[in-house]
Amino acid sequence: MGIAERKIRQKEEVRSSILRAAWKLVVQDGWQALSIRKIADAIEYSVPVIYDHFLNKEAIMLEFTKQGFQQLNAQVDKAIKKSPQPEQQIEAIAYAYLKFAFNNKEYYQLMYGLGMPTCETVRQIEELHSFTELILGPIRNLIAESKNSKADPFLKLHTYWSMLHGLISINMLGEGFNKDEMNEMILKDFISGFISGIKK
Amino acid sequence: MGIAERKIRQKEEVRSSILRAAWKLVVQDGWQALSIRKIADAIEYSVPVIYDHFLNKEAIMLEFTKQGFQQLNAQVDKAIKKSPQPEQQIEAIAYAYLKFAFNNKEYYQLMYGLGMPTCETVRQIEELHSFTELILGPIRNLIAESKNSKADPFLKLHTYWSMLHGLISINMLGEGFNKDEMNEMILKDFISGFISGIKK
DNA sequence: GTAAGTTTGCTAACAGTGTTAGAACAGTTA
DNA sequence: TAACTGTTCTAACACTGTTAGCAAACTTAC
Repeated sequence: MGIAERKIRQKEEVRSSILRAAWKLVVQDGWQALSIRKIADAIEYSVPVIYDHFLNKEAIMLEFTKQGFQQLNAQVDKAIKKSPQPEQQIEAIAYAYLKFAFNNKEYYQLMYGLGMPTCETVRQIEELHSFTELILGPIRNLIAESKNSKADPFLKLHTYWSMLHGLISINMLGEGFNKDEMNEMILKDFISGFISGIKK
Repeated sequence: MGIAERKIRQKEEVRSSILRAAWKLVVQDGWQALSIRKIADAIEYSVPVIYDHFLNKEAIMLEFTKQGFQQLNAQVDKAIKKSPQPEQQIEAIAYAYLKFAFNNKEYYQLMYGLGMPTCETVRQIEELHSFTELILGPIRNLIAESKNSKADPFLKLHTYWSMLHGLISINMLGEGFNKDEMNEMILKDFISGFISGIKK
C-alpha cells in the first residue's frame, strides 16, 4: 500500500518548503533576521513542526552551508574542465571562485561565518582610515624607489591587506591544526612576491 | 564646588566598569554570549543604567572595535618605526598585523565581523574536503610540471585560498565602492605571482 | 530647615528569540 | 467500532534587546 510512501512524500514536501521559505527570508533580510517563527509563518505550520524536520536552527543553516559548498564545487569543477593546462586551470578556478562569492553573497557569508558589520558601522570607525594611511606610507615609498613607478598605491594596499586578512581568516576557520610554520612560509611567500611585484 | 566633578568621575567609573565587565564576558564566552543583562549583573546595576552610558549594545561593540583598531595601529606604527627602508617596513607590518590578530582573537573577530562557525560545524561539512581536493589537483600538476618540484601542494593551496578569501572579505567589508576593475587587477597580480612562484 | 527641583536607579513591561512538554486531533489498523 | 500511531497545535520556559514610568536620593533655593 502506498500510504507510507505518500507520507514520506508529504514529509519531504514540508521539509523542502521549510528550506524554501528560509532561503526566501534570508535573501530578503539577511541571515541575522532569520527566525524559526518567521519560517513557521511562511509555511503556514506551527513552530514545533520545524523541529520534526531539523534538530535546531543550526541544522537548517548547516544544510545551506553544504548546499553552498556543493554549488561552489560544481562551478570550480566546471572551470577546471575547460582546459587541461594546470596554469589555465588555476586561473579559471580563481575567477569561478570570485564569481560564486559575489553572485551568491548569502551563501558565501554563511559558509565562512561572515557576520558582516554594516556599511554604517564601518564608516563610523575613523581608525580604519588611519590604518590604511599608515600602511599606504611604506607602499608609496617603495613605489617611489622602484623604477616601475606607475603602480597604484591604493591597489597595492588592497592586495596587501587581502593577503593578510585571508591568511588569518582561513586559519581561524579550521583552528586546531598546527600551522605556525606553514603560516610563516605562506607569509614569506606573500611578502617577497608583493615586494618584487612592486620593484619589478 | 567639586560635586559636579565627582559626579562626572563616578559616571565615568560606571562607564568603564561596563566595558571592563563586557570584555571579561567576551574573553570568557565569546561575542555571541555577550548580553546586556549579564553585564548589568556583573557591574551590580540594573539593566537601564547601561543605556544611560551607551545608546545600545552595538555602541558597546563599536567601542571595542575602535579600541581594537587603535591597538592594531599602535603596533603597526611601532613596526614601521623599526626601520627606514620601505621594504623592511612592509615586512615588519605584516608580522605585526598577524601577531595582533592571533594574540587578540576577540578584537580581530569583532573588527572584521567574523562570526566564526565552530570547529564542530566545520568538521561536519565533508564538502569542504572535496573542495580542497578539487583545487589541490591543478596545483599538484603545476608543481609536477615545474623544475622546482619541492614546493608543498598543501602550503600552496592555503596561499591560494587565503588570497581569494581575503580579497572577497575585504571587499564585502566596505561594499559600495566601485571596485570591479580593481579586483580584476588584484586578482591578476595574485595569480601571476602565485603561478610564477611555483614555476620559479 | 524645609520645599522645590534634578538626577539616578529601579521595577516591570513589550516584543522578540530558540526550544520543548503535553494535550488534542486525525489517520490507520485490527 | 475500538485501539493505536503519528501529526500538529497551544502554551509555556528561559532567554534576548530595549524602554516607559515611578520612587528614592541628592542638590539647590528660599
